Amino acid sequence: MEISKNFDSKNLESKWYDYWVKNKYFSSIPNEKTPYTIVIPPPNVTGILHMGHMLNNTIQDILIRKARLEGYNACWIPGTDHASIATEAKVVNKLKSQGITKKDLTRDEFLNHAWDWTEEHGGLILEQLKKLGCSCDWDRTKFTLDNDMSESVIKVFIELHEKNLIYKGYRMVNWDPEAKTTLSNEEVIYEEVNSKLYHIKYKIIGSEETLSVATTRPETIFGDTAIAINPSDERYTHLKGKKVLIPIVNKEIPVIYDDYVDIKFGTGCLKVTPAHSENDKIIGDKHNLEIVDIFNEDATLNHFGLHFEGLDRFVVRDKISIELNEIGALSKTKNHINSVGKSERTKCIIEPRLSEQWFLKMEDISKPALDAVMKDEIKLFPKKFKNTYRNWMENVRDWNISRQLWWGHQIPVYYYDTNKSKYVVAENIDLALEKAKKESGNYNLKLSDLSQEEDVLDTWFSSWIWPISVLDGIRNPENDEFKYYYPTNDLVTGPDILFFWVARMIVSGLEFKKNIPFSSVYFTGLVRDKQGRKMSKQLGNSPDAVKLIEDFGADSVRVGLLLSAPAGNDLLFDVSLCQQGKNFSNKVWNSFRLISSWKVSKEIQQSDYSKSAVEWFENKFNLRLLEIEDHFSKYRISDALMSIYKLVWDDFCSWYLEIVKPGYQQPLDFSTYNSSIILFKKCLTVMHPFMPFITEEIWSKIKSENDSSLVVSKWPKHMKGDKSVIEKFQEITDLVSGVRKFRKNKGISFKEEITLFSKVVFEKELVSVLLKLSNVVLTNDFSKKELNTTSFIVGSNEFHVNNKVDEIEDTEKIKQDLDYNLGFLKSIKAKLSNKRFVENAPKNVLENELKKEKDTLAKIAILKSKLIN
RNA sequence: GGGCGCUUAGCUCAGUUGGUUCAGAGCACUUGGUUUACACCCAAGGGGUCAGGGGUUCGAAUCCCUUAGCGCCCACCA
Repeated sequence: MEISKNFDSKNLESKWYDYWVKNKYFSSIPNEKTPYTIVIPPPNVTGILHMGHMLNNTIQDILIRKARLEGYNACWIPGTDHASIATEAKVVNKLKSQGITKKDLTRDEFLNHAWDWTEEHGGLILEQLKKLGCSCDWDRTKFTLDNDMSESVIKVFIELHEKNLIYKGYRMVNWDPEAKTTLSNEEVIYEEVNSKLYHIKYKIIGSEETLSVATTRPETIFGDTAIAINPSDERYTHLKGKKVLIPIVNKEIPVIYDDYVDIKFGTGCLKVTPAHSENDKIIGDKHNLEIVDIFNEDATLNHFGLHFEGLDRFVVRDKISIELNEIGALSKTKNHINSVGKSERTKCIIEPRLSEQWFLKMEDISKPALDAVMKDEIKLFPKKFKNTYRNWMENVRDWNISRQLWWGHQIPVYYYDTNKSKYVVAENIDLALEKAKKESGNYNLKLSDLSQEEDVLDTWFSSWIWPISVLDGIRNPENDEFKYYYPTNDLVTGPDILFFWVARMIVSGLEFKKNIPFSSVYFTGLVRDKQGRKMSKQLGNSPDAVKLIEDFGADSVRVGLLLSAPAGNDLLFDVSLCQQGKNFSNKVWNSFRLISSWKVSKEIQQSDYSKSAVEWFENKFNLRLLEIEDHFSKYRISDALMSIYKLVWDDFCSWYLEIVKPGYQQPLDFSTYNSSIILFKKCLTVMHPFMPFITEEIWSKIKSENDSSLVVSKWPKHMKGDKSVIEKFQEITDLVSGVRKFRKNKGISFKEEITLFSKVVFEKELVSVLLKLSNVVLTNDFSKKELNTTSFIVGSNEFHVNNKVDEIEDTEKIKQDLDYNLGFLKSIKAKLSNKRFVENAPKNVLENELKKEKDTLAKIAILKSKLIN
């Protein structure tokens, strides 16, 4: 058969993918087999594939494909996330470019735009995952805003509300003035920045004295409602009961005393602005201070800002420092480094702001989730994340679940009075009306009297029930699918969303289903560039994922990524990794070409050396298989790949095929051919999870009639692994390498025929085949040497070679070697004569020392005899 | 400030209860090779005081203490 010189990834990958889907190999329905389930961490619906996705989804695909081969009912449930803030920001931007602002639209109009955008750009990422080879059950694709998914979210909200776990609170939250919404603590990134510390003078009422306060935020003086001083600060004890005047504002505020104030910082005086700082709020509450909110929702100043009204906070900061200086209220400014919180999404500096939000009480419901991980009911890989998890869960804070956005699940709270103080929680407005009538006793209430809460739920409030809701376990707990697939098996995700998502899924699983959502979590590292920098658009250091697949082929990219991706460790990605993957694919392809080129004859007897090679490889394969499975059981996916890489490249290609391959245009005996195909197929099977396309292509060409597609084939069974076979073969490969080394050192060309003399017995044929030797002679005595022999040592054995090269023995080198071995012997003898060593060391260690002693003695004897000659 | 982790070859990393396998792998590098599957290849080779110092032990990359450097998470700085 005619085989192309290279694997044509462009055409064959799509061909096989279509074939797999058409035959429903990725589909799963409950059956008598054991399920193995993965839910995808849903990517943003309008996102595009990046390196992180590639790594993450390749790992999931490897796990699911392996499980499928192992005979599990493998089910990988895909889907996308509505990503409320990210998507809404994109839609707002798009509208802006069309000259439309969100304010001009009604909620419904805006949502129509958002849905249009989602339909236009959504789902692309799933198509890209197919290019990567991901074997998801696409019929199960879910979107977090699908009707059924939304209903589950609402149901969960209602349930939690009924359990009194949800409350509305007036709290300090992280406010994103650009997106005009709250952010959770996790969505705020702190950065060190250079700023200034302004020393502002406040006049003390009834005194000529002033009091100086250090602040980084002079624009917030409009919101000051007190000056706080540490009670033990002797500099200021005389100010007790005094009031001070805020410059510009000319408002009197009291001097108060509180331990919170750090005597050493700045002047020891703290301006208290309860509306705009969490700690100030705490102080304010303690001292019953007034709260003055000076900002609009876009962080411009409101009417409290007087003549600065309508200006942005940072503009005001500059202007007010000038004005303070002009009126003599600014005593000095100092450079100062502090950390500023920025919105993860909009990069806008967040503003602590008091506002009314919905919260979920976390403390009680988190406890079982903490236990589940601490008791290893859920295992985290790598396990260092267990500590991080515990640390967070033990100090868990209430979860702010409301967002001032439109794109998302609108909170199912319905107010039935005009000032929105009375409300009911219900699945829909009709049920809400019923409830409201009952609760209020007012049976004249109409639908138009009800108004739904404007806010939507945090995106994570839908994804925290993802493993349950994709199986419809919230709406329909008794459904067969849920009962069969839940709990799922492995979750593969990044450590950056350990708290956002992973922890909360564990909480929800245990809270709503009294059962863990998954049994293991594998954390991938971040994909960074070669210099260790994060991949980002600004740096332009992120390769185009889809283009990589086009250039190298999906198999090669998958292998490239996995070659260097230990769990939890960041992956320093370089395109050369894909090249390495491609080299490996090429190697595999060529081994296929070689085997395909063989002519088979039933007339020929199988040679002994072929028999030996088959026997050796069977045993070697079994050892490798154990190694591979051990790596998998510990989620060391890259190590598993490396074992496969060595199995195929070193064991199969470099040794096995080199031995059994027939001479040019010579036929091969049927038995060896048959074994080779069987062994190659086993290799293809273990390679398949990593390289699905090329293995399926080759498989299809060499499989027998009753073999299925490789995707749904069988993972190899364990054979008996005989270590002595491996060891015997090892001696031969050592000898072969030794002779090659000798040849190279002596400059004996590879083509030149040589004869090998040996005292030890070995498989002459096997060695001859590998070394292309003309003759191997066993002899007991090297002393009656043939003409022109040269000697060399492998391990502790001496060999001679008959050839036409003059022997120039390097006596100096032999002496050095001898010295080394004598020293080595001395150290072994010292160990063995040490009573405490002999008494304490385990038997195997002792035996090994004795063996080392024996081998070293033998080697010394050879070296000595060489010196004499 | 609180918690956690890391430092082993030029690079990326293995190294499980201290003792066969303990100083390893892949890549990179050097040298030789157009050997009829593959130069995307074959063969051979050179690289390391296991971050520094101290200790425990018959024996330490591994356990303990300490110093230095790096990183992550949480809290937070007027």
